[in-house]
Amino acid sequence: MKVEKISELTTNRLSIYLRCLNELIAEGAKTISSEKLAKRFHLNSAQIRKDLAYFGEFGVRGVGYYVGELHNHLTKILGLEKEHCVAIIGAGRLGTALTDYYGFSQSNFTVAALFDNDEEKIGQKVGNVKIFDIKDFAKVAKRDKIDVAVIAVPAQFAQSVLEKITQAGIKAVMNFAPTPLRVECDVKLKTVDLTISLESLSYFLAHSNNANGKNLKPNSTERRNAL
Amino acid sequence: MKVEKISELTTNRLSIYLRCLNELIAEGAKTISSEKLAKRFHLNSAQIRKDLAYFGEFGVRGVGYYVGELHNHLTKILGLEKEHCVAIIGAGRLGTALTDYYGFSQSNFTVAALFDNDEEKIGQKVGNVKIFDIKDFAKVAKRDKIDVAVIAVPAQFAQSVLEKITQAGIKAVMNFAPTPLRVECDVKLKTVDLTISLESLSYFLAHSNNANGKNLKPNSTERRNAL
DNA sequence: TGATGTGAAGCGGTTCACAGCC
DNA sequence: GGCTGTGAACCGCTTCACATCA
Repeated sequence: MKVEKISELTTNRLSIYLRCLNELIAEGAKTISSEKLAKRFHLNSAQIRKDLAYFGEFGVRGVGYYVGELHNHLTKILGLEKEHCVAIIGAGRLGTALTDYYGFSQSNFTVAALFDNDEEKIGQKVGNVKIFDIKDFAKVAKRDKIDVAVIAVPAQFAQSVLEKITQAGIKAVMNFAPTPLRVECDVKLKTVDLTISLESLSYFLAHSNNANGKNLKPNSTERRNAL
Repeated sequence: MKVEKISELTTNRLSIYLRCLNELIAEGAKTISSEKLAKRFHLNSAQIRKDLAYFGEFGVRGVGYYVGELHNHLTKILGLEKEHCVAIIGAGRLGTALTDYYGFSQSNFTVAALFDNDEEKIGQKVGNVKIFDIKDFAKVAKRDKIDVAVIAVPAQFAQSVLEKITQAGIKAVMNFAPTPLRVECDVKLKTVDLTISLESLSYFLAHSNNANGKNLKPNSTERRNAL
């Protein structure tokens, strides 16, 4: 086990490995080799071993990895053993859709509060989740122990919302506004930019007509995107 | 101008440049140098020049790039000058939220149809967009000239939905189900995996406690994520 | 002079291949 | 024998630095 900087590409793959293990556990598998794991889920065995080796020697030579044990390790490494409390800013279509997104609860995230600046919405509820005035963000965030914020407001408001969030001491933010945001470097910002993804599809469509059927091996970045 | 394979990282940045140009146009700027563009939007000037040079010699030495002209070039390159018709499969919270996502229309995408397998929903409308039976996908897709599909169904149905989509001849698919999908290589699949993004935030939170304030230069992958 | 376009260097991540251990 | 953990080779993307041209 090394104490080097772990690439985000590695941690992203840990999430994927965790999913694979869930499937294997459901089937009752006890051990799995990196080779078998790779074959089955279309991954690379050397990469699996290398990714895991950053965090410890979880495998047993000649045997492979113990499925349940490895699952526990990954859960721990990803910090998924303790609950995270999420605030969603923007109670529009997207914000409310995210509020009962199943994936949150699956990863031990709980949506604790919604925020908006629209008088009409404030005080309403989406499922069990109340909509608060964005002005009260810091107060509510502290009270409800929010540690993750999701920005689901129009692009032009995103930067100021982000500043409010960071001033309240939140260190992890997911942004859905299609605009680049600036943060201090002790805050983790993940931007999910649907516009870029869409335009990437558009580019593909505009340039694939000529390449009829003929196709190349996807490069590593493309594999990353396809997951 | 070269005829090599263009990396998706490059085309993603073209989307970003296009946004920057929109802002500059709104301000009435006529020309911009790669250096100024980079400074202002926190990009790298050499990279801008290299990205653009893949597609032509758009710049003028000693001057820079003509803003309006470059905007037109990028729009053309990204295939955004012609409308794309989108079908969204899954008329749940996410699917309906996406249906009137502003970003679609901004990039010249029009949501033409929703699909579901729930009898209750079929025949209903979300805004102007009708919900069809997924069984009729091929027929409706052909009639409405759908060229992009969005998968917004639970993970366990995603693969079979994808197959239905590709059998109907759709070549560009955006997937929101948190599961890796397999496609033939002439189909472009972009997966937006919120679970991975969330768990990446969780990892950061679990490992940042010790790194109090102390921080490192983000690497290129992280910059990519932050956009 | 000033800014582009581009070969070359640098850097990070992936894959190979094998020594080491069960 | 089988599989892990890992140094080394490889590959692709980014950044530098400068020849080139308006």
